[in-house]
Amino acid sequence: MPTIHDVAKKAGVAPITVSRVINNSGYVSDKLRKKVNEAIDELGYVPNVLARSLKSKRTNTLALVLTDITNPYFNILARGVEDAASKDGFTVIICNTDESQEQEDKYIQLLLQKQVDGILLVPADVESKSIDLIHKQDTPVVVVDRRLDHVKVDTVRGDSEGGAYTLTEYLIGLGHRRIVLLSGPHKVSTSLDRVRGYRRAMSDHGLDNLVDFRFGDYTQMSGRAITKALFTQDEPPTAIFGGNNLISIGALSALRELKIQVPDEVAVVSFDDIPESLTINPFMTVIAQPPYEIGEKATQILMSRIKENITVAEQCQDVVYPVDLIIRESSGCQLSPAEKRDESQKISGADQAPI
Amino acid sequence: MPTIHDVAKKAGVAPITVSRVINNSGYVSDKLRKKVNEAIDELGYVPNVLARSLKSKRTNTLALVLTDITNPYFNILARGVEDAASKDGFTVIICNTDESQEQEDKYIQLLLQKQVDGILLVPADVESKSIDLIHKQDTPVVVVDRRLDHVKVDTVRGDSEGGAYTLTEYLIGLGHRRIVLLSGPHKVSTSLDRVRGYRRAMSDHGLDNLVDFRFGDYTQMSGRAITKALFTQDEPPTAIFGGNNLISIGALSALRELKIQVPDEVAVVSFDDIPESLTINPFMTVIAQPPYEIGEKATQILMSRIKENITVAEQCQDVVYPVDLIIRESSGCQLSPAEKRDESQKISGADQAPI
DNA sequence: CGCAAATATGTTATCGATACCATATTATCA
DNA sequence: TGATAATATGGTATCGATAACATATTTGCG
Repeated sequence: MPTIHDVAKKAGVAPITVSRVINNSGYVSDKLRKKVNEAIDELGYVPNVLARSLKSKRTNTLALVLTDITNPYFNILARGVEDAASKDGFTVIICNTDESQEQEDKYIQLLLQKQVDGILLVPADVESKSIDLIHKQDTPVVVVDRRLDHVKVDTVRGDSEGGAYTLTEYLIGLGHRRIVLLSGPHKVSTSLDRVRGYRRAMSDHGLDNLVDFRFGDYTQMSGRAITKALFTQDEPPTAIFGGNNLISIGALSALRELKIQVPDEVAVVSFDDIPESLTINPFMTVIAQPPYEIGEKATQILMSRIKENITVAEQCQDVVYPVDLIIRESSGCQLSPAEKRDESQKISGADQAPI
Repeated sequence: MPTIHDVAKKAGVAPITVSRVINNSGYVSDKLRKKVNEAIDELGYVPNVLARSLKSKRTNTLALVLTDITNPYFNILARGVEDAASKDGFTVIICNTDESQEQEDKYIQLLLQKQVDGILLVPADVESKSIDLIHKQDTPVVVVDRRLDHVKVDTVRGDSEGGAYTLTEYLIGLGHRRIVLLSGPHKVSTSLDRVRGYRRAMSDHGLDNLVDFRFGDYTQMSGRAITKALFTQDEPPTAIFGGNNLISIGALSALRELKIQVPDEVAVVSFDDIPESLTINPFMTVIAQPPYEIGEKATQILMSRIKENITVAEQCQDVVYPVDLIIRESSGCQLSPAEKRDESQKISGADQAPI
């Protein structure tokens, strides 16, 4: 592989002159510029950015550490990140942690060694401590999709609690009372926040005694397993609230196997939509977050931190994107409008702190 | 950010001694080793792999250049790559070209500058010339999922032609005659090979005059648009063959809108399955490729080329994975068994070269 | 015309880690 | 016991690109 010296020799100039031609910096006469460019073409010279980065202390590389790019939600988020990053000349390294704190730590370590300019982190745990490592290296970081407890850090996410509240209240409005939330992992902020929103909605409508949520994984298998278990018990729910898209898909496929009709026998609603490009029949009532925009925004914040050279921000932002309730068939229609009116009147004013 | 010199100073040793401790190379006494480790912990020292790579000429980084990671097929392929790579300590950079040759060239250029140890390429064009660039830099490369014309290069892919033949023949066997193939881009090998397989099957069954394929994109929008167009024409097909999963999803959603029953009014079959984790109701009859295994295998070949230091292989492999026909509801059942027997007898022996 | 500014090119040192060579000390065995 | 090997540590040069400084040459303008 030819280096800048080889080009320089071939063109009969000093290496720095080649550097000037490549970077369009300093002064180079047209005669030498031409010679150099010819040498570059002839040798097929490609500059070595390792050497360049070593000197400049900038790699123009960001890292996106997420749990599983196989999930369409993160997938689209990743596209948002990539598009925003490449617009500013940054490359993105994506790492999958599979919700493992250990994996997360390992990747963070590796990425810091690689001298990435900044890190976008979807933490596997609200108490994640890999942030400390990152801060110690003075590397800018933005937390994406989830919150962290006890840490000062820029964060971009969707409104999990609000969305869960809306969705739960919508079900209650339809007349449902036995509403079970199939939640994600108990150590993940989105899980916890969605439980919180759900509890608050139930509570606000006087349904404290019917609160029922099950922690699991953000996977189809988890939704499937819990749903099957639910329908072997005495009083199965009239509505299922899937904690994310994959859980809901699992729930639906379990119900299909059990030959339980949706929405006639059970209503199913979900946090997170499934992208249109993967859907034959948009069927589920969902709370839709904007993953592309979340990824994009987080990347923009990160890049501006990098430019301003701010590593541990004094004033950090917590950007919470509003979410949309999209009503489709899986939640059916109102069970009993009259009763609904009744109930909701009963509990107005109760706005107690949840969890 | 502390360097090896800072650690050395703090521990009262030479930098090289620190290097020996980090890499467990050479001789270091327990006393100094302990001192060095303490200094490392205290300073939160993280080695700079840029410097290391500059010296060693190895970055332990692979690049995966694909068209769109949003497609579940490539998504899973990418997981296969990542898992195989990280098992051997390699990191993966993923780049989306969106089927643009120009984007592809740009990324290849960038990746070579970054001194990646090897490249996995899903070329946007059978005539792709970015391979020349890669070869010029003596960087090992494996072509994934698709073929290249006129180039000596290791390739790992699914059997597009065979799969298309099987799927088409299956439809013919069910009694279908007006079978339309909604193909992908005309410059992509999988597209071309699937058309070839389809044509050969049609021809082998004496249906040359009914051959009908439409080039488009590997997207849901494309499948949707072409399907809508098809059903405004005089004699619509009795079967649709989607060139990939997204095209088929588009076709199905178009048919849904047109209120055309599948499989009662049209059969729909597809190349590429949709992963179970995203499917509520596995409905489509498909040719399933093993994307995870394809990604894994390609990565293993690439890594072995890197180890052997073989850049342009004299004897390159063309690994073609067999594909599976998975019969589900979307293709319906046989239209007319008797007639089918008749037809297939008629054309036996014809094995002419297609396209 | 003369001198400062602009243009043009090169030399040296540096980024951080490590290969290679040099040196010093301790262990081992004939 | 002396020589050789094994252990232990450090100095210097190097990977490839470039910033900072140095030095020519040309241009522009009073």
